[in-house]
Amino acid sequence: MKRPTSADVATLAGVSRTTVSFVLNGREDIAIPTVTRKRVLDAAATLGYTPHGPARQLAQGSTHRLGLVLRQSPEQVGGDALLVDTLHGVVEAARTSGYRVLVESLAPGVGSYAALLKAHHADGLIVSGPRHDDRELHDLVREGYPVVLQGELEGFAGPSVDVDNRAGALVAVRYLLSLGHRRIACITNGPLAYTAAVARLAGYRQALAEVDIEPDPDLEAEADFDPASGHRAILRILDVGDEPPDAVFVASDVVALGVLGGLRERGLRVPTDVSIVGFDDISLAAYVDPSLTTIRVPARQLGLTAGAALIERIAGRALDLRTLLPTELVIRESAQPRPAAAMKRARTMPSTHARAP
Amino acid sequence: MKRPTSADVATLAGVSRTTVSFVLNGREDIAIPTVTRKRVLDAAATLGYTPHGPARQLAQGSTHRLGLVLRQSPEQVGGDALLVDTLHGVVEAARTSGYRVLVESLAPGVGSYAALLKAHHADGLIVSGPRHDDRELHDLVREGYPVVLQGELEGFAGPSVDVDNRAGALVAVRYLLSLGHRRIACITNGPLAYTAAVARLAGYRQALAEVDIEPDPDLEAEADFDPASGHRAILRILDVGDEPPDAVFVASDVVALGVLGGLRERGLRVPTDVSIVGFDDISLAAYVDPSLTTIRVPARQLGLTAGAALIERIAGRALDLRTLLPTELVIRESAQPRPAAAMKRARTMPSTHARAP
DNA sequence: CATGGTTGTGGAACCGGTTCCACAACCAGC
DNA sequence: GCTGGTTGTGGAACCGGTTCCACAACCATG
Repeated sequence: MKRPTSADVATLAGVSRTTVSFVLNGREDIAIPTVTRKRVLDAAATLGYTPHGPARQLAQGSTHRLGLVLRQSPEQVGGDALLVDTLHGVVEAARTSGYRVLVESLAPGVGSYAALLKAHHADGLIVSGPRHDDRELHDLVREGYPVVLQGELEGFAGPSVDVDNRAGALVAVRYLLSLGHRRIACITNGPLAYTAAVARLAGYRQALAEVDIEPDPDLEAEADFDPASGHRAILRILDVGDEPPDAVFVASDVVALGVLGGLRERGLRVPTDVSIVGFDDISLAAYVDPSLTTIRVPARQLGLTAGAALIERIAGRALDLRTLLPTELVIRESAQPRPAAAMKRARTMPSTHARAP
Repeated sequence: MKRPTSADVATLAGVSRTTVSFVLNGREDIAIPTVTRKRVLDAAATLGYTPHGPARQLAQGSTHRLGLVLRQSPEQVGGDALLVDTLHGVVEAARTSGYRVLVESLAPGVGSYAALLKAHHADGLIVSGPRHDDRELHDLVREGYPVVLQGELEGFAGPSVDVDNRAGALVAVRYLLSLGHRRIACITNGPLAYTAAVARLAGYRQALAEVDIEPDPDLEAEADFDPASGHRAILRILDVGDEPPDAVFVASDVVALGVLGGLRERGLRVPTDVSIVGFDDISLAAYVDPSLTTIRVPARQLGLTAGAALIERIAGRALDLRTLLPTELVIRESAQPRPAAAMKRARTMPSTHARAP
């Protein structure tokens, strides 16, 4: 038994394919008497008819598909605990508008995704996490294809959706300052080739500038998305200075776990000796010891927003070029007020470990 | 300027569309002189021609697309740190065979994915993480659609790919036994409606049975994928018995973090007082304190295997019905030999925190 | 009762590929 | 020089939808 086609439905209902098409697409602009409509719907139901996707896409010239291009490097992606949430956001935004999502994952620099658009595999693209040297992206935008950037890129001329990394970092470091810390180190989430890393570092520096603290290069280090890199980074900072920092702003929770380990090895207690604020609020941040004070990134919302923005662009509507979603400071245990200097090295009672939900 | 079609290429090359099709598809079975072939290729390059996907799919009757259906509940998915790796594995397997991946995420019980196949949106489906009550799946298999199950399901008649959960749990608990532990508790990764949870619990019981230990219901508890549920589960176990267990096998690293927190609150040190073995080897397992001894799950490999299996099935080739990928015990700090009973409550020196890479 | 304006429907073209089949041109063999 | 078998190529049908446009049937109006 072959798949029924619209012709089969037409025959069974005693109408033409044209009418079948009108009825099944529920076209409001065309008057169809209720009885005809019912005949068609009944016939379709009887046959178990489902329209053939590619045929429809060919005829309409649109695929109702969003392409999601993951441009993070494999290591970055492995550690990116939020990617799943963002993906779900995109899928959900797509579904509510009758779209589906095609996922393409390409390490930076390798592979091309322009073909997705040119070959009509997708109507538009969300490009996630590119580095600043992504040519293809600019070309696509210039040619007028619907592309939404998830992340930030200098000189990118199309719409982009991202978390407000700079503001988040600003809030994080201001919080550390408000606790009385002054020697505050910064460990980035990744190499400065990534704009998010640059933005978070900028927020850190701005917060220091606000209280007239000169940035100290010895207190800044680059990590590379994983805990091991955070571990290396904090040891470098500890080895260079003769005194450890009061606090560390680590621009990624995952990296922060490595930092915690490094501090522990050196006998420095968190938060007693050193306070830490992370970034991302990964799901485990509340459950490590000490639980991480961090900046929450609305990952699912990011996907929803990017998906909705792309659908708008596909529909040809104008939209904000740059959307920055707000972050939120989540206060847990890893950052505490700076003890009086005399107290600093003294042993303190272990704090009770009340947990956030 | 419109998109060039195969007709444009044909005109420019001075041949017919038939020839263009033959050349561009590199058909070996048809003899085409080198000069003609070159003319066509040059023309295509000049015009920047890209075949129209939906048109080709319509003509060929196949989409060269794999559908990946994520059937985990949203909470489960958020905590599933391995899903990103699996997704990448699927995408990679697909790409190397000229396929693309369509992602559909549906909470269990809601939404239908049969339409993906019936409407020719994808040539086959990988269904990930369904519970045992998924009807649609059985229907699709019975109708002969190419479907590969990623996970396990009782009575499922099609091919499935999964990690050998039972064997992994067996190894984990045998390891705890080998360290001298006898009162070993088990906290599942999720509700027993999930087959993976059942299999891991079964492995635990089997290991105990091997050394003639009667399973104690008071030492078994169900968690629900997140650390909070692990926290609740361990407190329940501690509250019921008058003596804490020697060791806990926690069938999920994420849940294990909650368990660590719960033990800490009750003043029990890990691994000094209680040993723990987790499951999954999430990327952070090596970086928490204490670092987690756990069972590594080859997540990327899982995706690769499932993708390759589905492509085989689409090609109509027979394949193993049930593929179980091996796991691996990763020894870190959280499980240590059982101290002599007299020593058990004595204070011990903090161990140095050497880390796995 | 002719007229003009709806209203509902169908025929046929079209989207852009692939593929069946026919056929012309060429070659070797007798 | 005719036959028969390649070899290379093109015309046309086909995949399964959507949509333009024409038209018949019906209605109300003058």
